[in-house]
Amino acid sequence: MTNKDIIKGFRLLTQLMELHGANPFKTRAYSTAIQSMENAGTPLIGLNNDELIALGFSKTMAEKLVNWFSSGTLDDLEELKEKTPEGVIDMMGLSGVGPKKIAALWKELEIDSLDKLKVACEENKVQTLKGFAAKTEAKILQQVDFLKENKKRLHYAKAEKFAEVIVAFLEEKGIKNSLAGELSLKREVVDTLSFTVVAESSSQLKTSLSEFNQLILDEAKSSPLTVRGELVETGTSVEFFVCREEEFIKIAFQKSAAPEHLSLRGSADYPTLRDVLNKTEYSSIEDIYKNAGLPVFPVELREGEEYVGDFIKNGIPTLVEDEDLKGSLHNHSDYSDGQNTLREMAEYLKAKGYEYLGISDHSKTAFYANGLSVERIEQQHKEIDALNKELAPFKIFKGIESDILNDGRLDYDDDVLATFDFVVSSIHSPLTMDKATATARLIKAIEHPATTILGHPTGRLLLRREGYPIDHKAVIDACAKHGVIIEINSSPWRLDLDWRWAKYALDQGVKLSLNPDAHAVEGYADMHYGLLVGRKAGLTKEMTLNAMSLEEIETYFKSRKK
DNA sequence: GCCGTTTTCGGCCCGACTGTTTTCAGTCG
Repeated sequence: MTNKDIIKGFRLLTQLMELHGANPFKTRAYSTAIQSMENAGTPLIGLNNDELIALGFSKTMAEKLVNWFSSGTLDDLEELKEKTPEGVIDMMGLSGVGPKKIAALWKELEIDSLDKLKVACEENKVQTLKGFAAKTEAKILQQVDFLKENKKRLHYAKAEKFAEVIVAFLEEKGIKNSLAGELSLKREVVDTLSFTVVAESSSQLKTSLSEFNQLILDEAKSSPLTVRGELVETGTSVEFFVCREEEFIKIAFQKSAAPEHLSLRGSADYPTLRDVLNKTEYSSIEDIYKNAGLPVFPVELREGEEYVGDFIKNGIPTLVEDEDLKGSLHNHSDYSDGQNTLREMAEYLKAKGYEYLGISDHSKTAFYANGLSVERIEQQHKEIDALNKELAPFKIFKGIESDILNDGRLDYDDDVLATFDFVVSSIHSPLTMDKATATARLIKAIEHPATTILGHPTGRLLLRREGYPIDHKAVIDACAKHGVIIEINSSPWRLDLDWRWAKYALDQGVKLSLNPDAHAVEGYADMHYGLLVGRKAGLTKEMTLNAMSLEEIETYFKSRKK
């Protein structure tokens, strides 16, 4: 049981307490315990009473935790779960609908599932409740549809984990295979896990797969050349395209690309990729592309986006690789809401062979994330200076993730902003804005001379919430004009800037930074996911900010401050 | 549930924003 699991359990517990009308001060005591968990900085499992109390837990909370660790159940939670239908717990995932509103829906309209909630909204029954009106009802309906639609979909990072397990099973069975569809294309969200596999027949494959207990096969959805099913754990669709050994290269290629990609050809003198594939067998992917008069597209680029035409015309750039990344920018320490100390964040990255760390804790307005006061900035800068002496030639850059305030201003006075090596400017709240407001707010921040990097441009959380709408062109153009770099926030939940806009940014000469937004040392690894989507837009080493060497980026940051 | 005593009980308490109201409750970062 990780700290994350423990926090999750306590979060659900506080929500259920609120739902069942517990004394709010009692609920607060549990919330305080969650705070202590987040700040613990060490695995809690197995700690005894005294050790927990030393970490700031109260006597009662320490006791509850110790009991949980030894018995395996959190009694308070089990008790409340018993009293709450599962569907009501599902409903708690709706944003903008808290425990009070859930209680009203449940107790007064007897709604205890997302399905029933959807029907009640459609029948306009929800707006009859006190405290609800047409606008709230519409918002709830939109949310329910969003949740239902996304329930079986996975973030790429999670899909990749499942894919690894499936591939390991196939390998163990000696079944030749290749990733296909959204997995091979590294799409940010995956609806279906697709694989091309070699088998004598689909029935032979089914026999093998029947031993795989994480998958339920679906006969009705399967066809002679495709075996379909779903993951037991999430209900996500899985499909296997069956082919013979001699067709493997051709079919694996065909299934790796977006359908629109197969309509490409070098010029009118050539057949399309689709026509090429229909003709004969091929011994290599190079051969397939050559026959269509095309350069070889790396797998991430096998999309049908309009800009793919540029790659045909101008050639395909050498895409950035994980090994090209020399440092990591936009990271949090326990000065704000990170899990690890500044030293831990730095030493870990140094040990991994990187040259520099950009630390950018939250700014003062983000008090929910323990944002930094001017005094604490000074304190952090002193610590950075000391660590830099100790860890040289590794270097920590002084940064901040400055909130972009409602009116587009940054979160500190100019003289404070001037003390940083770099500033990541991001919007955190409020997030509800129309396109014109959001765009103007961003552009004002981009125009501020202190802004080095624009953070997560739309604020989206994939599968959880849509970002605020922005005029991408206007925002990117403003970055180009003011020399501001845009991050691809590499958290699998964000991947924001979206890759569909990254090519436009690159064409305007705007560099991108693959920023993990790490809140713990494990978070650095997310840079890989930003890199994958960056590659989908043709991102090169030269256009990646954190592919600069220490010397280069040091010079760059200095030049920006003039 | 926590805290601190005028010590075992009563008060504790983020603030901005939204959508619902007609002065405020609920939600959220």
